Amino acid sequence: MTTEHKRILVVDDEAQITRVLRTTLSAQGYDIRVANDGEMALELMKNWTPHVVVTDLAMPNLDGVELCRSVRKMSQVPIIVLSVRGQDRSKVEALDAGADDYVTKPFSMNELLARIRAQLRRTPAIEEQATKITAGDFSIDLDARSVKVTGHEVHLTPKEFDLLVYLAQRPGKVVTHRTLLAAIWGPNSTEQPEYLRVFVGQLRKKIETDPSSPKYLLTEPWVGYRFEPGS
Amino acid sequence: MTTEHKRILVVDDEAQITRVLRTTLSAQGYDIRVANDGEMALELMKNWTPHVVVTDLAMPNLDGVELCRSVRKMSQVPIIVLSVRGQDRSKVEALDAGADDYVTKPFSMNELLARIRAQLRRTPAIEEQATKITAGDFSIDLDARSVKVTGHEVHLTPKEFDLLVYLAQRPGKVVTHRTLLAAIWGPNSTEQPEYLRVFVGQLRKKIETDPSSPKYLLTEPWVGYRFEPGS
DNA sequence: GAAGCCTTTATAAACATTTTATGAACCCTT
DNA sequence: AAGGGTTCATAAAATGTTTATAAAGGCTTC
Repeated sequence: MTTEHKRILVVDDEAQITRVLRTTLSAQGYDIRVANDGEMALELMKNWTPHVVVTDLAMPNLDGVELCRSVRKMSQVPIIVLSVRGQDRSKVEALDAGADDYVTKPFSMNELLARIRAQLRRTPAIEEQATKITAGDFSIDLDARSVKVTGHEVHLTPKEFDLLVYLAQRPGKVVTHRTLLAAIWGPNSTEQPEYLRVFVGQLRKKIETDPSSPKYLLTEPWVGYRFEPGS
Repeated sequence: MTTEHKRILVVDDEAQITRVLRTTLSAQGYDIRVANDGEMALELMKNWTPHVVVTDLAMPNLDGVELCRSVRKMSQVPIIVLSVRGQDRSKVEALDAGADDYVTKPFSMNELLARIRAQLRRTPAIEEQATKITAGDFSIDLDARSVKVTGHEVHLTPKEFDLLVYLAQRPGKVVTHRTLLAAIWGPNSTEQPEYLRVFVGQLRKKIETDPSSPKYLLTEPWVGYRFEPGS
């Protein structure tokens, strides 16, 4: 295997920033190219495919959000956006448009380097397809689509099953309504939290000993739900 | 490991002050450079990156507030401003512009030394994984939205959680009311300090051992709040 | 066309936030 | 050192939002 350097595309219109980034990232052994706006970045990417893109949000011609959208049409390359404090809205827009991570300006170079390493690390992260989940009182067979709670088999409808699996794959973590809706009902249903409530209720009736005081499928008010597999 | 001295940049136009600071700080083993105004300070920082900046507010050419703003465009270095009693307005402006702490003139050298040590202590708080914050008695998981204080889990509502996270990401730093309000309630709520008081009170009830004499979430009268993660 | 599943609607209860009010603490003047 | 004015902490009421749940209607599948 050749020890080829990882390629990073830096997109920013402020010379002050690009200069610092070019110097520091080159010193770290990365192969750097700089574009001064989104259009230039897209042009560059036709002949040179970077491993990571680091882009500012506010730019002439084609801003960071639009750049994310355009890049996503042709590539899965990780994108890290640089956002100014208070620019929360475009930050979220950029993430929705396909960005993978963000760093708030002013940022320490160490932080940016850490984020870049993190993105490079996860690139070859091809998900192991686990066919069985066993956690606490739960035993879920993704192939057979069967669920056992404390050894007892329960029958779930397709959406109920998907919901439980999604949560069970992230035990202890709060999953927001939007995320759950996008994952189970698709990205066009993120504004229908009622679906979620109905199905959480039905799931509880099937998996909880006492559905009125759940111990597995917990509500995180105003935020989402959390799955605790039990002892 | 080399026992390199920590570098401190002192910015003040009064020779009387800079002389004292240079002498005392050098005697403490710090590496000192002095600039007589903001422009000189910025020039110096191009080739010499200090670990802490100590700056006066009133200065010719480029005053302390502007200096904070300029420094923040390129660096996260902790800034301590020296403010004269009664100069409250510029003090708060400086904090909003990116300063981390302030000392009121006339000040005791011991106090300044303590503040400098505090800022140096918190510098290496750069999070590799932005998903977890561990500091002192606190352990915050941004993904799971869970908070533990001295190993004890506490439940926080969304605004309480956001508030704590914002402060915990800037331990030891004075955050002004306006900044906090803009960050948690949005830029249209910067004139409602009541929100802040109510939620700070609720947070204290949940995280402090003795909410009436807080040790983590400290009031900085007339200015804002400061979070100290504890031992 | 019957059964099962999903979507939609409606409503009461739970919950979080905002607003208001009050006394205490604090800073700055005189 | 005292008083006026401001800010802080706190409780409690008012407001607004979200949640749980039942139930009805529509769709798909066999």
